[in-house]
Amino acid sequence: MTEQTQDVQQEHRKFIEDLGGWQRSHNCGELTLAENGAEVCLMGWVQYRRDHGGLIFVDLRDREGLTQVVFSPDIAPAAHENAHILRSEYVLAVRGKVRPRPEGMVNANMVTGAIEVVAHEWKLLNTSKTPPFAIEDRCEAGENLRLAWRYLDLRRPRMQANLRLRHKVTQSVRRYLDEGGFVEVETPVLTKSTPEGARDFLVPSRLNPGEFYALPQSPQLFKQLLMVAGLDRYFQVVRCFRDEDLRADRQPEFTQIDLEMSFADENQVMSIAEGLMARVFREVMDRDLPLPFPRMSWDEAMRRYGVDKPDTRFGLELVDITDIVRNSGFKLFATARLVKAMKVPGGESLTRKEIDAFTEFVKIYGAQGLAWIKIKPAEWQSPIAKFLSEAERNGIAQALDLTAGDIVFFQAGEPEMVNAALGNLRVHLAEHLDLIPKNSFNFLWVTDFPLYEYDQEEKRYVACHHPFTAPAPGHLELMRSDPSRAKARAYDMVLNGSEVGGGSIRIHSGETQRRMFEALGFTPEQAESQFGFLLQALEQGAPPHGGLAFGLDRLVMLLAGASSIRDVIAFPKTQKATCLLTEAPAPVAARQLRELGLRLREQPAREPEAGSGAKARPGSDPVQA
RNA sequence: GGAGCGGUAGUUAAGACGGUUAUAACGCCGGCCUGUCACGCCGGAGGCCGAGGGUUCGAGUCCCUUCCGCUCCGCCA
Repeated sequence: MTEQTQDVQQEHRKFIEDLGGWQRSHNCGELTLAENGAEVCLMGWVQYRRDHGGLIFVDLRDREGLTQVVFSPDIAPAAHENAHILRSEYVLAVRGKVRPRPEGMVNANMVTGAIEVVAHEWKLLNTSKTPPFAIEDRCEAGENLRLAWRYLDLRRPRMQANLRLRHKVTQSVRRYLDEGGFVEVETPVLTKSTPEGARDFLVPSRLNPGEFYALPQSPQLFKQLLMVAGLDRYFQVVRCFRDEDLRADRQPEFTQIDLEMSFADENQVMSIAEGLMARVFREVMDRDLPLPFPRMSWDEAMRRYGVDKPDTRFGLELVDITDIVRNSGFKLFATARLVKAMKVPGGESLTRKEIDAFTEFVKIYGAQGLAWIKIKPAEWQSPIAKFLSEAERNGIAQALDLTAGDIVFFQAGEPEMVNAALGNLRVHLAEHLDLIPKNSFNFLWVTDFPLYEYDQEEKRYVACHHPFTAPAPGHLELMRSDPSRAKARAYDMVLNGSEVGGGSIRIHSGETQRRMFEALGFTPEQAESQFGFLLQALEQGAPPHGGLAFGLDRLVMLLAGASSIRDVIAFPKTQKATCLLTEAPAPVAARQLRELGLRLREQPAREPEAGSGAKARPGSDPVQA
C-alpha cells in the first residue's frame, strides 16, 4: 500500500474494540419488512461504503448476504461521525433499528433490499489492509493471485456457495449411505507402496530408516479387507493421492466417496450408486433424476463416440466406414485399420478458417490432418471427393444419411488415434456450435470394459481398471489365452462426458487373484511380496464383493457449473502441484533429513527459511508502494 | 517429457512498426456532497513493463536463457 494508505489504516487501528458482550441477533441476509422496527445487531465485513458526507451507507456482508446500514447524523451523530473511517473489508458490529427504505429507494436486486438498518452505535472489530482484489463475484483476478490470497478469494459469494454446495453433497451422501446400512470406516493414510497404477507419494519412516510409506491412491485394498472382515457395507469420504501431472479436473490430492458391499453383483452396486446420485440431486439440486440410468457397453461407447465417457447430451455420432472404403482408390482410406466419419448437420457453413482450426485441434491427438466434405445441393465440395468412387460416395451418403448443408469429417488410421481425434473433435464441435443443452445432467453407465490394455512402454498387459477387478463370467481362461479379449466386471458412471465414478466386482478368490498377477507379468514371489496380505485374506473366507468410488471434486464441479475442480476445493494446488498460499512444498532443515536417514543428491534450489516470518508472496503488501 | 496461451500501476487490460514524459478503467489517498446501492463530482499519488543476458545510438516492443500461472498431449491401475 502507499505510505498514505498505511498511515490511514494504522490510525484506524486505534479504534478497534472487543466484542464486549455484543451478540449477533441476525445475519446479513435475512432481514425483511417482517422485522420492521426491530432492534438488531449485525456483524460482518464492509462490502461497499457510500459516503455522502451527510449520510453514510455501508453494505455489510457476511456469508448469508448483504444488508444496507445507514449512518445518519440526525439519528446518531456520534455513530455517523466515526463512520467516516470505514473502508473496504473492515470488520464491524452494528446495533440499530430495522426500518423500511423510503418510497422509491427499495433495491429489488437485494434480498434485504426492502429494509435498511439505521445504526445507533457500532464497534470496529478489526481493520483491513486494502485487499489485493475486490471481494465480489465479478472480480476477475488472476488465478495466481487468488491462490496466494485464498482466504480472500474464499470470501467471495460464489466460492462460499461452492464450498457449501460441497458440504451439502457430502451430508446428503452420508445420510443416504447410513440409511442403506453402510458403515463409515477410516483407513490408513500412511500405507504401503504398490506397483501398478499411478505414481505414489512417499513418506520416509524415521523409525525404520530407508523405508517408506506411500499415501493411498485409493483405499482399494483396505475396503476389500473390510469385506473379508465381515463389515458387509463400507463407505468413506476419503482423501486420495496420486503423483501425476495435473489438469483442470485433476489434483494431486482429491476426495473420493468410496463404497464397497458384500454379497452384491454389479446390478446391486449400480443401483445403490444411482440411488445415491438421485438422493444428492433431490436434496442438493432440487431435481429428480430418472432411474435407472441408461447403460452402454464400452465397445458401443468407443464405436459411437470414440471415447469411454461419452457426452450424450448431443448427437454428432461417429460412423465406421472402414468397410465402405476398404478398396478405395484413396490409399489413405484403403490402407487404414479404421476409418470413421462424423456428420455435422448444417455444418456446410463452416468457414475454411474454422476447419483449419479443427485440423489443428485433431493434430493434438496424433492425427496428420482432417479430411472433410461439404454436401452442396449439386455436388460434394471437398479436397478428397475426387478420390472416391460413385459406389463409395453412395455408401458413405447412405451410412451417414447425408443431406445438403451437412459437412462430414473423416479420420483414418490406427483405431486409438481415430477414436481419440474424432471423439474429442465431436465435443469440441458441440461446444463451438453451441449444441450442448444448458442445465442438463445426463447420466450414463459404461459397462463391459476390457480387463486389460496393452502397455507399449512396458511391453505387457496392464489392468484397465485395477488388478483386483473380476473377469467377466467365462473369461477366466482368456486371461491366459487371449488377454486382449477378456472383459471386466467394471462399470463407470459418466455425467455430461465426465467420469464421475467407477468401480467393479472384485476378485474374491485367491486362485483367480494369483492368475491375475500372473497375467500382469508378476512372478509368484513378486505377487507374494507385494500383495501377500491380500492373497492370504482372500483365502480366509472372503465373500463376493464389489463397490465403486465417486470423484467428489469432479462431481461437485459439475453441480456447481465450475470449469475447474480448483473452484470447489478450499485450498487447491497449482499445475506444478505447489500451494501458493503456504508455499508448499518447501525444503526442510538438514537435521530433519538426518533423522529420516535421507541425504539429497543435489543441493536444494532454496534453503529452508528460519522461523515462520513474512512470506515472499507477490505483493506481500496488497497495495505496494 | 512435449505443444499452446499469458505475465505492463494494487487489480484488469491497451501499447508490439524499436524512437519524446508508458495509457485507460476500477481501486487507493485528499476535498465536496443527506437517499445512495458497483453513489456522484473535483484533485492527487502510484511503474525496474516477471527475472537475467544480448542486438542497437536507443528495447515494454527484436533475439537467447530462465521463473511463474493457465489449457492440452503423454501420464492419471
